[in-house]
Amino acid sequence: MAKKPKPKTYHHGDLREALIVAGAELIESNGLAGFTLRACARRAGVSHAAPRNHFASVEELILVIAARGWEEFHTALAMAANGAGAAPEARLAAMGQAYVTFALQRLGIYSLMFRTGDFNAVRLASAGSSGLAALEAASSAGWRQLVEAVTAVTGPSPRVELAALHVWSLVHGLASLSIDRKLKDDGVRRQALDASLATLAPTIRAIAQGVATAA
Amino acid sequence: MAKKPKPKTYHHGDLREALIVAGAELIESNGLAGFTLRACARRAGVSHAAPRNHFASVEELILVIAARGWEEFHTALAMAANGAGAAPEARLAAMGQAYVTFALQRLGIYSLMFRTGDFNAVRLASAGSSGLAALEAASSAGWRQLVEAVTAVTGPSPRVELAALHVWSLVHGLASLSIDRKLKDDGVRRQALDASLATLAPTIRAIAQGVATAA
DNA sequence: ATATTAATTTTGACACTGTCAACATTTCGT
DNA sequence: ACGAAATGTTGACAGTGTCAAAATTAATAT
Repeated sequence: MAKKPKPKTYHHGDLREALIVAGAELIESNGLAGFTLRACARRAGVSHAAPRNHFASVEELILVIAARGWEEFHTALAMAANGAGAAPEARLAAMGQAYVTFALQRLGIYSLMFRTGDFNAVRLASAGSSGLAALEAASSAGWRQLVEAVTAVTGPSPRVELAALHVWSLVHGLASLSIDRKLKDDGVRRQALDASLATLAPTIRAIAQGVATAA
Repeated sequence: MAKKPKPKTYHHGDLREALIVAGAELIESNGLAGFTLRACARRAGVSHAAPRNHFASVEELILVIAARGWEEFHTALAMAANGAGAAPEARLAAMGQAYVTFALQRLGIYSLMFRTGDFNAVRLASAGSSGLAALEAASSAGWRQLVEAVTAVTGPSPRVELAALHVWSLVHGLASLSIDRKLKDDGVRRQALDASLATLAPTIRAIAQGVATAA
């Protein structure tokens, strides 16, 4: 009577995974405000203190969910790049589009991925947790992915990370402004993203070469 | 024995203002995680249900604090621009620097200013509130300020708002990444900001003119 | 000046949260 | 088969936002 194809031979079932899924669903449908440890337990059909055997605190669970989000994010960007052919500039632009698309479609999890610092609503006092390390690893994979795509455009340079940060700031800023309702108009957002991405290649080349673009 | 120069002839004192100040201080010192309606009441030396007479809910109080943050932000940017002389490009760059500086120095309030959407940790279910309108007004003043500064660089154009969005995305993205610990190194952040701001003028002119910069 | 009304604050309660200790149950190793 | 380890439940605690009722103070009207 194994419930799932992956019965980890546990007590009642694979509760750890169920809690992660339940938490992700809660965040997806109601945002971080709708996320609650007890709600996760309820959704998994288990008592309110059961999660404690799998996660030392609610923050640990949140960190795991955020790490999962980073993995999905990573593959979404990779797929977009691969679907854009071989031209480095086209690949980078496609990643930029996919970036904002993911952020807006997966509002809750995207926000979570970036709001795990200790100055956020979710306090991560237990900084030495293993979940935090996993999150760092997952997000740094995304960073390497971006640096690689930028390098393909600019060519190798010791300043390529500055160029990558430029790109990341741009798309993350636009996505954040959209999510936080400072930029409400979808059409404007699309135009702004297209315009910014169109100017991207020369700009990051200039940054990588350490000189400002001539007017 | 009037406590303050502005005794609004209330029951015990000017509690509304005291709550706003207390809340801002709490956020400043401990972040959003340290903010609590009851903690505000304690800090103001009043019982836990007293705030209810001045704010319909905790969200209303948060909205007012966020609006105050926007006002401070607005003046900080204006001061930076005025201190940078008359050259439009220098003024815009100074605003960009001041932007990130404010965000990092006033972590809690800056985060709050951008995390008032309904998909955030602070749920604003009562969307029709007057506090929300005040917040929108305060933040839109900042937006007009930015559009003005960008227009001074690009000249008038129907696409100037796209250029302004580019600038906003850039600095907001960099600030957000720093706050959320995705960008930890101060030196790198400074370099990245300088590099991005150095390339800004030609880029926004290109956006305003509707053509990509030639490589 | 006094009585009436309105504004403000307190008290106590409710449901909810995360966390913990004690207990109960199931699974696993030997 | 049996003891030990893992897992789940129950009940409690302090904390939160919100509300209703009572208490206190300020403003107003007469």
